[in-house]
Amino acid sequence: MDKPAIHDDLKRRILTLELEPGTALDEARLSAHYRISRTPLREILRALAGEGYVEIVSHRGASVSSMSHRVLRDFFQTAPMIYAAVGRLAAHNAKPAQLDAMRETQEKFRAAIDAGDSAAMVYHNQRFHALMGEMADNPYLKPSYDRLLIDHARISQTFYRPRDPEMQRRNRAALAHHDEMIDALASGDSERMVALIVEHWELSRDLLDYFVKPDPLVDEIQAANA
Amino acid sequence: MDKPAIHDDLKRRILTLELEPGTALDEARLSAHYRISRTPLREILRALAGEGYVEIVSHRGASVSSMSHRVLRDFFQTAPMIYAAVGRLAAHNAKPAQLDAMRETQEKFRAAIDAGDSAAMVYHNQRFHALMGEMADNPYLKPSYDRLLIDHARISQTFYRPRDPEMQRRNRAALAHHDEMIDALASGDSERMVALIVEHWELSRDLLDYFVKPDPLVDEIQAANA
DNA sequence: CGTTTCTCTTTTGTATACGATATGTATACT
DNA sequence: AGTATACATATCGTATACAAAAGAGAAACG
Repeated sequence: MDKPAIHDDLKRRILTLELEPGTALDEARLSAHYRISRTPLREILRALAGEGYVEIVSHRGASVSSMSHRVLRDFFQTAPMIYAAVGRLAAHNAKPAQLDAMRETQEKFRAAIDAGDSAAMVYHNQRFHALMGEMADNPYLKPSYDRLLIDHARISQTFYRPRDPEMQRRNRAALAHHDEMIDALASGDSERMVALIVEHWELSRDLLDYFVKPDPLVDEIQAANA
Repeated sequence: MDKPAIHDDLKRRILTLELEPGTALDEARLSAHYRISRTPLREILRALAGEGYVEIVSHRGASVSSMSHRVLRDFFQTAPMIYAAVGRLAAHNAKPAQLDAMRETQEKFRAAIDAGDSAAMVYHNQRFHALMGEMADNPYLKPSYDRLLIDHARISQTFYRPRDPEMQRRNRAALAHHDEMIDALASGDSERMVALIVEHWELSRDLLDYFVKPDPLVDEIQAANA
């Protein structure tokens, strides 16, 4: 396993919660596991810290970045705005090749929902939104957007209940939104794109109601982007 | 000079354009200069890459992150929105100690303008907005905001003309805006804060007109945040 | 019995040596 | 003369050894 592969593997393990938030990442143990020396492994951990996957404290090593209650609040405060901005730019800049990749991903997402495979659902949903970030192609939005995607994946899994019929209804709705988003992106309709994203986030509204104190800011931002 | 000091020194040299965009950063040369070995220096460069100060290409080393024409366009497209969102949150969350620090910085900024010291102006303006980012205290907005601040400093210096009376007028206006922002932050008036930031960015509008193709998106976002 | 301090162990941080890869240059060939 | 290829050199990447710091546990003290 080479360096980029190890980098990706750690990302995957963090996104899938195989490595839970807060988990200590011992350099010696990891370097032994991946059969490389500590030097390149440390550089991988530094890179992951820069991307927001892990947190490093001087002389106290790395750990998987945490997900406190505060994080959850900030997440729902920020995500709709950034996603809307990214969606707007993506509608302006989407290239045919990127749209094709997105359609492929969407089909895999659809298959995952049909099969009830929650791990695959999270993965392909993640990929769908990551592709949208690439379409937006804005180096200033990307770092925040990518960080939101990390916790998007982790939060989804945390609150996912496979048996709940309400959950399945929401998955279907998300799937339909994705289809419409592809249309909007293909036709360059940025206003429709923003509206769809706001609607998309309404799906998470009850999560927000459960876990986050009501905050007028969220309404303001969503209204502002509508 | 210890590791964090070297880290800060490199940031300073990049922000002040002492190290110009695109400059190659030779590991051996830098480690010799700072009297440390290549291992910790490489980790510093990796960290700087994560923060957006440098770009690293595999087997081709690190270089100061570039500032292409595209970057400039994206910058003016994105900055008003992110700054407004940060300002809004800062008005909600500003703590007295942070406001005190901001007032101190503002006085240094004022002194720099009075003295016509452009390096100090850029530095204290940078610090003012960095403090605003800390007030906002949102881990998802911070990475994008910090990247914007990097290029904010570099672009300011690139287009600064000390002799131009128009430039001096704009500095005075920026100073006045900062004063008003401190008021708005202290009283928790987030709407006024957003309005001030939009106004603040109008100052850069002629730069935008010179160097960036007109794009309705900017108006939309500014209107949306107003 | 609780607290403190010293020592030992574990883990992170740094230096140096070596190996791998990319680039520039010279030479041979078409 | 132009291009291609092989070699030389410089630079990046990795491994290992050692130093420094933090944490755990035992012993001494109040």
